[in-house]
Amino acid sequence: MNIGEAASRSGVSAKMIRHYESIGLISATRRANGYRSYGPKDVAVLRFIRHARDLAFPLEDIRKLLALWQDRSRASGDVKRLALDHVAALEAKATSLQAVADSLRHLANHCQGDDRPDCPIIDELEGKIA
Amino acid sequence: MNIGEAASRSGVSAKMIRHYESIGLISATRRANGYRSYGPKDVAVLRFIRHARDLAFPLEDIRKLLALWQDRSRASGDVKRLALDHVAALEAKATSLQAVADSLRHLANHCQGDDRPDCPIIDELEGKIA
DNA sequence: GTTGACCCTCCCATGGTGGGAGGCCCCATC
DNA sequence: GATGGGGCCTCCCACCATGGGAGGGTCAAC
Repeated sequence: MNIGEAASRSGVSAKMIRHYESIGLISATRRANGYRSYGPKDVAVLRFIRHARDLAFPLEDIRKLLALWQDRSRASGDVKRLALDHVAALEAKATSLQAVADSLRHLANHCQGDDRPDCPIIDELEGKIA
Repeated sequence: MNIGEAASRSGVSAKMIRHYESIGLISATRRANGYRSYGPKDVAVLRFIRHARDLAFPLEDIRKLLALWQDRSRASGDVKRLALDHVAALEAKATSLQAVADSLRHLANHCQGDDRPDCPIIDELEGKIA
């Protein structure tokens, strides 16, 4: 099948399929006319990638996950370690964003939010407080 | 003062100061030799920007915040609205990241993590389950 | 008068994705 | 057999914010 059909079957855009090929994450055979040609296995790989992206794995992790997937003698411990490292990174980012949101919400709670100019948010940014 | 001193006094890198100027967020006067010249007010502006960045405001929001800051007749409601919108965006992202982390952690909890290849994480990515 | 620290501009990279231009290919329909 | 439309190709640009570095000018101190 051509790239368009592989895209719609896998849920990965044609644009991204070409990009993944350009960074060596996947490969494709070419027809005589230069068109990329894909089979069911390629679609399975693309779906794997999409699911991993849904779990926010960075592409470099996905590269390793693909290798582990295709390694019949893999140790599940390697997969788990990769996953837990990623979970830790996600949680660190989530926690950090939430902390920032909390402190800004705290500031906003003390802002009247009316027509007057006085505003603790501006004061904080200005450095009057912090 | 030159850009280097403005950078160290404000906590904004010289690189970023030049960038902020290039996108029209700030401006700078030039000396005869072409060097940018900054005064205390400029440093205050840079600090304002840095504090806003610490609160993860995007630069386009900061552009508006700077205008509000310098508008003596501003309505604090405008500032508050901007801030609360931003808080909502931050919380949405934090929640989404945490949700992804949770589901991946759940998968990892069911993975033995030993030397055997069987791994529910890989199964999920492969689409065997989902 | 040289050295070293600072400044200048311009380009490139990150990470993942989308948009679009310009051009080729293939099939169907007239 | 010609034409039209949709799909495919490559290559460049954009986002967002930041950092790195090359190649070259400037200034101060020694």
